[in-house]
Amino acid sequence: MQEERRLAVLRAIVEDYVTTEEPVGSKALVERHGLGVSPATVRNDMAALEDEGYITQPHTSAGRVPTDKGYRLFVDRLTTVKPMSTAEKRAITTILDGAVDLDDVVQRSVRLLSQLTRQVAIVQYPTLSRSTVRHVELVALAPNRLLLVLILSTGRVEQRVVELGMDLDDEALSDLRSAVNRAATGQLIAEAVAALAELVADGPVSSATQVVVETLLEAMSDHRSDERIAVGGAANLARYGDSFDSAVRPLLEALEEHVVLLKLLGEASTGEPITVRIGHEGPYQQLASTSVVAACYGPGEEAFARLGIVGPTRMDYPGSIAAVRAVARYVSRILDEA
Amino acid sequence: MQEERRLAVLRAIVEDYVTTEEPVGSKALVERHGLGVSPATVRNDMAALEDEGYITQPHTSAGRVPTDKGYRLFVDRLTTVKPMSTAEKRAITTILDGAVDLDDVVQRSVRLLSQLTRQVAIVQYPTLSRSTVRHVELVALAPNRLLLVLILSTGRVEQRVVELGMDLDDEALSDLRSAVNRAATGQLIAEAVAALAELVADGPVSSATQVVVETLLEAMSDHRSDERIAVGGAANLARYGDSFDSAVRPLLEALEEHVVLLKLLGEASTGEPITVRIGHEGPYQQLASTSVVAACYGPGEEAFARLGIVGPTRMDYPGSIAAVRAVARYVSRILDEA
DNA sequence: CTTGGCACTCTGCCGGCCGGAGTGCCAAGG
DNA sequence: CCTTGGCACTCCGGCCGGCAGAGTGCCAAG
Repeated sequence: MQEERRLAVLRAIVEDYVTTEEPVGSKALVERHGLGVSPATVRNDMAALEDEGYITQPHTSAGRVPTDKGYRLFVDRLTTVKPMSTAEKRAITTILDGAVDLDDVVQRSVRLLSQLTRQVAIVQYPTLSRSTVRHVELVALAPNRLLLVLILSTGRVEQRVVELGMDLDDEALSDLRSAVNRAATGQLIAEAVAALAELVADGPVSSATQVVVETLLEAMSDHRSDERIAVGGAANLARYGDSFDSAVRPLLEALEEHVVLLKLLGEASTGEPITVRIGHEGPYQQLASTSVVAACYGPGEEAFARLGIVGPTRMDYPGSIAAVRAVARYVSRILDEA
Repeated sequence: MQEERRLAVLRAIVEDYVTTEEPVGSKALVERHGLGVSPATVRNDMAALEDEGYITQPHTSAGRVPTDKGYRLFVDRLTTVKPMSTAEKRAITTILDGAVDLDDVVQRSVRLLSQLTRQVAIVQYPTLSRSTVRHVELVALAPNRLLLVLILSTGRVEQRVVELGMDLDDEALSDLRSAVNRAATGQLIAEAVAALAELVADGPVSSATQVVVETLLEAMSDHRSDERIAVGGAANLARYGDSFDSAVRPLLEALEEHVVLLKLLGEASTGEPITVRIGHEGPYQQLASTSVVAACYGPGEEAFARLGIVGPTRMDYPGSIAAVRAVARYVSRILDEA
């Protein structure tokens, strides 16, 4: 079947281009891969592939380079799962098992991902919205000042200092503490917000209760932590010094814009375990020559948040996909246990 | 005085080179700066400055470029304090006043510094060692599982989940909680460590107490947070696309190595309010063409931690110094209030 | 000590040339 | 109908020489 061979040619082009970083010609192709045909035949196939838009040539009579459409076909139909090496698996378990808290898990994941893929890694902190309230603690710093600590099931801790505008004795404090915990503990954030709002709406309450509940509500609906992400591995961009203007500069600029990164990660959250966005498929003109490989993670079947890597379209997709998936799975398992 | 004029020439060279990024010649110099002498005179001065090692020429008969020694003289003797514009002052106050907790302060500072200086900014998290224990909270997740929350005066919160290996009823839990707090609250970390150690050494204690105290000790002596830093503004490196290999690549690589960054910040912590390291003055060969401007910050007179910026030797020193100092002061004031 | 003049040097740029790599097409063969 | 060898063609990248411009160093005069 010539159709089959064409796909083989496309795959060979992608693989070669990814490693050599140079347009690949028909002769080099038949030499490096054992396709048992002549360069001329490959040229015909290449012409066909070019007509269909899968590859292109930078200049007349240079080698061919995959287009975004070509990469897309490659990842959709030509990618065989590349299992992680045992060394890589060991790296994942040893690095992640050492984590002491949520922050640590996230930070280690970023480092791990960027090392495994040699690309820029992004890990989103678990969102508040799906987590439940584990505990609310009130600590008296002074008679009229409290430290509020809000502990969530995902391991996030939010803290606020509040001025009460009145003094509170120990008994009142402990009453307030248990009232608040009765309303909030064990509930989803949204439920806790409702219950706390009810608490102050129900009847006349002290100004202390008032301000404490208000601050809690604000801390809960504060979506800052929804938007929090960790980024790492920017040093890997140094490898792409050649295509500085086309690939490195825009990506470097995007890395500062956490909102943009979140959108990149979040896009196409169709139930797929792994999503791959290639080049111009995204909304950002600037990032037309970068790709994103992302996955959801979270305890159990829940998808709390996302993690992934960003790199030039010319990247090792099978390797990146395998690494992202493996890390996402392992992080999920860790969160499961906690 | 010809000596005075020579310094003026050096200053002019530095200023011009920083803005134009190109070697500066004698003619352009007298035109742009109002030194009332002829190019020939300036050439003589330049020859002298070159003999003394303050400037150099990239090629015979190109303009002159400052050496590290030249920059050093510039910052030590020729820099007049450049006051912040009111817009900049306002930016500092509005951005930093919005911070809700310590993490937020640090992150906002990084963003602010990198925006003000258009360089890469680094902020070290306050160290544990000088802070005191504000409160220890124990939350029962299950009869045999506790969540430990360690709250420090700097606003840091450390949390750990512990398996007790036995069940604990409410009363025992509250006893344990008050015992631990009696020992630790209000103490410096080092003192708290000693007091807690004594607590278990003093007599036979339950396995629950044992494991809780051990975990607390570990969390306190865990110097992970000593080494924590926040980095931002890497996008500013994009401006230096030309000198990619000499300046951007090594810096990009160093940014991942937080240990290296810490050392850069920490170096030369001689009581000076602001330290400036220029080019090869540091221990890292790779970073021979980058400079660091750093300052200490912390509540009151205490220097808890450091913050600063990193950039190419060819940077705007007066501006950077002013920005770093202003941010350090304001952050200190905020920590003072908290 | 300063200044104008002058010869010198080096870089950066432009245009032309050439070799190499790779293609597209064609005609022959299975 | 597909494959293959041959061949002419195109285009990039590197190399060379010449040229203008910028800047210097030196010298002699003020």
